[in-house]
Amino acid sequence: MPRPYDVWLSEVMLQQTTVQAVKPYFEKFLRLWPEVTDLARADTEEVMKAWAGLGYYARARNLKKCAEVVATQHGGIFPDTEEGLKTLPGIGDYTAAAIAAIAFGRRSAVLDGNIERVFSRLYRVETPLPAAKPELRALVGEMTPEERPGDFAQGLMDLGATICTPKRPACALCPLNEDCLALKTADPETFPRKAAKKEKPVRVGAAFVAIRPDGSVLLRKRGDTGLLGGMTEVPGTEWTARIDGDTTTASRPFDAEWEACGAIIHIFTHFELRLSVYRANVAARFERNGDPATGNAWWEAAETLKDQALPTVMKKAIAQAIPDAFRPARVTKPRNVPT
DNA sequence: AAGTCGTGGGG
DNA sequence: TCCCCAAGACT
Repeated sequence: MPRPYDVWLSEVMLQQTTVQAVKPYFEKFLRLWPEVTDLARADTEEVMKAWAGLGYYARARNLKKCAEVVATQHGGIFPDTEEGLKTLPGIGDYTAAAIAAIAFGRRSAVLDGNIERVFSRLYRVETPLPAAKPELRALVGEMTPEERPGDFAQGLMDLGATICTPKRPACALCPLNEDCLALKTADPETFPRKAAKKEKPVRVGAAFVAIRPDGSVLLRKRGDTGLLGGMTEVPGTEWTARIDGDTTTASRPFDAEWEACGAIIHIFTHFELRLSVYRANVAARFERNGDPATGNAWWEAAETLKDQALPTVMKKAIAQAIPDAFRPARVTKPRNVPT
């Protein structure tokens, strides 16, 4: 059976995230911190840098906290029961059951989005999500075998990911097609039932990219709770419900020759952000380190910008102001040499 | 209980 | 282009 540390790390990364997106991050984390005790000792800022781009940053904060608890209160050994695992930060119903089954062979009822879909179709569950979860978990619990419960769970998840897909499920290939109640009524795609979702509001704001002659950029750190908590950003305004007219003038972090360089649109889970981007070239001696107006900011060299804990929306804003900020270093070799 | 919390890819 | 959503947790 796989190491609990590997299972935990991958399951947390896979929360609401595709396997493809997780792969490089999983490998990077194992390379940087091979054991849970390594992660427990790591600098939180380094963990946030390594997580940057993967999203849902509370996961990274909880990952670090969880590693510390396991290291200091459990002697570096993960609890081997579902209940014990659930007490740890960032481990909820699904992740606790998954680790218990996959890493410890426990007969726990694993219920994720894939298995919700498979079982809501198999039993034609009319209750909409998320209200149907207890019912679905009970059905999964009945079917979960004593032997290899981890493989059972992973098999169901693979079935949901490849055959019993949200749209156009490949029912002809499904090993459960003889028993599927939703297939009998020819409408498997309409399951699981779920409540209608509301539309996304628009928020607007401005971001300010200050550049010294050496190419360094002014950055600052966000508070460690809420949206993009603990991550790095360029100075900017609050993001508010759309207001007509320009509100950025009074919100500029400091006086400079700010030049508008367009806007970016970024879609978060529950709102759309329209961020106006401004750029200013400032003098080399320009000092804003620790300035309250810019929120404990610092100057970051151009070469190390890509290694910061910058969420994707901030990389997009900086790239809007400095188009090649995150491109690979210039190759000095002439490009027009025939080969 | 319903809202908050990212991002990138696919249909 | 737009909409959906992906191995959810926390408040």
